[in-house]
Amino acid sequence: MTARGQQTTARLIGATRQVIREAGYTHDTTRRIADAAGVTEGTIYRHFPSKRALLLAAVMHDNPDVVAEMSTLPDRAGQATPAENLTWALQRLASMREDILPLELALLTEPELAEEQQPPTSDTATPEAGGADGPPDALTEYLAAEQTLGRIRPDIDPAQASYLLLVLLFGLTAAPQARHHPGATAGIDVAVTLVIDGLASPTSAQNT
Amino acid sequence: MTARGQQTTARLIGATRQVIREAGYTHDTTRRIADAAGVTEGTIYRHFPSKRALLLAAVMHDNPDVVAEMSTLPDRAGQATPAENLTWALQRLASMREDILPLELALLTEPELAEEQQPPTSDTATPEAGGADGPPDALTEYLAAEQTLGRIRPDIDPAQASYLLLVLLFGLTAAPQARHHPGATAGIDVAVTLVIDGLASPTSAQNT
Amino acid sequence: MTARGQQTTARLIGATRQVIREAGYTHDTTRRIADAAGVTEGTIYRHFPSKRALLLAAVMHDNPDVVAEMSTLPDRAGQATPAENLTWALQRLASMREDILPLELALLTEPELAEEQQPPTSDTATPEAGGADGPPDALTEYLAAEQTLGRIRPDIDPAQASYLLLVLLFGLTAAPQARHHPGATAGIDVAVTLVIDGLASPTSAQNT
Amino acid sequence: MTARGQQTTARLIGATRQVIREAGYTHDTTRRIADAAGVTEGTIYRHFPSKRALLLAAVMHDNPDVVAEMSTLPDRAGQATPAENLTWALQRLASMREDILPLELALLTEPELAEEQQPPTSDTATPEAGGADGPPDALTEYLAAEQTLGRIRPDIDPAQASYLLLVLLFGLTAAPQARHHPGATAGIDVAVTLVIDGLASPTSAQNT
DNA sequence: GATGAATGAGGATTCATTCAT
DNA sequence: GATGAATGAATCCTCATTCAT
Repeated sequence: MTARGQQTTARLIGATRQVIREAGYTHDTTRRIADAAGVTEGTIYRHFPSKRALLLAAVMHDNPDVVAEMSTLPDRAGQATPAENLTWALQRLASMREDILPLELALLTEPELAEEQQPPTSDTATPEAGGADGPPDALTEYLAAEQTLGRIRPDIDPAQASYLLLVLLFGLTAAPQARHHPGATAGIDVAVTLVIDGLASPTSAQNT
Repeated sequence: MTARGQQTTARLIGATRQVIREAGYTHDTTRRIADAAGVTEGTIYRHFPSKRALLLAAVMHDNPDVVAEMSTLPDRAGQATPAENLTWALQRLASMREDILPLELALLTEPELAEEQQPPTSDTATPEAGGADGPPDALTEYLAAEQTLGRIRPDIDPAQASYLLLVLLFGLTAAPQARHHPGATAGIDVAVTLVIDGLASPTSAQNT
Repeated sequence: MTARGQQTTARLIGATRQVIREAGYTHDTTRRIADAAGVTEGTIYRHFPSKRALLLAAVMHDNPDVVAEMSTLPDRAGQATPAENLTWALQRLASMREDILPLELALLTEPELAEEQQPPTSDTATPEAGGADGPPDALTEYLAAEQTLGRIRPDIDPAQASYLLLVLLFGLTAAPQARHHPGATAGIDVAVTLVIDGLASPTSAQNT
Repeated sequence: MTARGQQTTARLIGATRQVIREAGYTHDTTRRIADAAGVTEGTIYRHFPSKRALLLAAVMHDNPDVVAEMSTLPDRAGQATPAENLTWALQRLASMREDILPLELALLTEPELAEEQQPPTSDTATPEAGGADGPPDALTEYLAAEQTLGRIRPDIDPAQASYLLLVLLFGLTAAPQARHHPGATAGIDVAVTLVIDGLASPTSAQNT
């Protein structure tokens, strides 16, 4: 593919994310995407076999910077406080999610989307090099490291805790309640504090 | 409205939920809804001014049983353990969410839906009598009660904690990760335990 | 279906035949059909599940008059001459073919068309009552009857001969040569005469 | 035109025939033709002014071997039997038709195709050298020769008979009935026999 | 001579909505 | 109160064709 072609492919992916972000998945039509990318509809199909494939490419193509940054999280174990570290990590991830969220929702709304295979026409294989599954694993590793240092309870499963935090993040960014409930704006730092310290009164032992 | 008319209205709402549950929001067409309700498409517009209004009526129309049940939560304060009570509450709510989730996602995907006002043609206004905002408030009240009893930390905001738990529940039921991650099936009880006890090592004081 | 609906179905079938006849199969678009029928494109899909189904319905819906008339052919055995009878039959069939020919060609050009099943939305089952396979069988029966009467060679297979005549008819109406070749306009009667008498010189015995 | 250019022209014609043969006229797109020819779509328009012109060039470009062979037919007059000779000729032609048939059907389906004039960009005019109109004339000449020898009825017009046979051949290879009717597989030899001997009982004189 | 990118007109099909009956 | 027919705008996608490189 020539340079011009690659540029168009990239522009199409960018346009897709933009349209979905601004107009929502239901209003994300090929015409709008083409308009936003400054090309005609036909051009889409020179670069992607179908709209689904384009959508998928747009989802897959997340923010590589954040992913890279996140891989440094385990190294922070022992520095600052777990609360600070986790708040930082979740905030970084949240900034990325803001971008992908509508696409994730699209996947949820139309599950058969995920059954697609190859994204663009040619190879855009962008395997999450290194950290295997990316952020989730970085989080798990960080928690395990803190556990070794004695700053995180020894009796929890780092993987489960990591999953809990990510699911919480998803809820915080996506939940419909987020708009009407008091405390919603409090956001990530409050949530992290609560999860770190737990709800149970420290004096009572029979809680769990 | 005659009895027959009300019955049809109810059948349309039920059909809408059923279709969305079975086929997903994107495949939820007026034709399918009408078929499922055993009427013709035209009939929909005798009961609702638009498809959007029907959708909204379907979202609003929660499961009254669960809502009622949930209002008894505050009375459980002091009985069993907070972990058991919260697990019970969240599991009840989860069973309800399974029903509404796709509709909530629809709202997320097509935000302008939420801007709709008048539900059906006539009054189907089913205001959340009594408990104001329903489950969220019940949860907040319960946590406050436990706080009074000293079984929940005194330094947390019950409303924020309630919000945290609901958002967590949303994530657990909706998050895409929920399908591929280890511990996903562990589910609500594990999450509640982690949140109750907190991640921080109880011996270390400098956590937060 | 109401009377209005049936009328529209019929008009759609008629419009399809007209468009194909006038513009050819390749130019036979849903828009043109809809225009010719005086409806909008969407209406087509209220009456037929797909364009293919409409095409097929149009093919199947041949001229019932001719089919009926043809069934009287066997009764003519012994009257007039075989040449006259066959010329009459083939001419009647040709008038019908003029109508169906473009549709038959469409089937030839796009063979997968024939794989369709149910024509319209509801029952338009127009089983070729009586004569089983219609004209072909009538022709075969006629030839067999004439054979019994000794006016047709005893050593030929009536079914094969019937097939030969129909295939010849198809060629006469469809063959590209038909437009540029001398004698093309001579048409059916000449062809029938030739086939009746055979090409071989009656005096020579070693022909076959 | 360079040697490379001529080769590409030839490959494009070959690719067109191949695609139409394998996929049918309706699925014969410039993309497919280009792929089959091992070039890009743009290249087509360096060799032909339009797709129609390419199609036409492909139709015109008959199988020269068969055409040449066919020109020897008149020389066979008097040898073997007329039935054998005609069967041989029609079978040879049938093998050629298998190739051109889909293209002929394309011409029938899209009549304006035939109105095209200039074949390729440069001269690819391959006029049927010698035998005027090719096979049809060879057949006519043969029949006339046999007539002179007394092996074919003196009272028939060789041109009409030749036309009859070719039209019959077209029907045999193209007719839709050819797939469902008994005797269809019998094919050319049976048809030739029937036409040679005629359907009429030789004893009855009042047939025609 | 050939490529690969882009075009734009059009194709079949879907669907929320309206309206005569 | 409900039906069934019809609408028309919009959707994804295809394809012959053009053009800069």
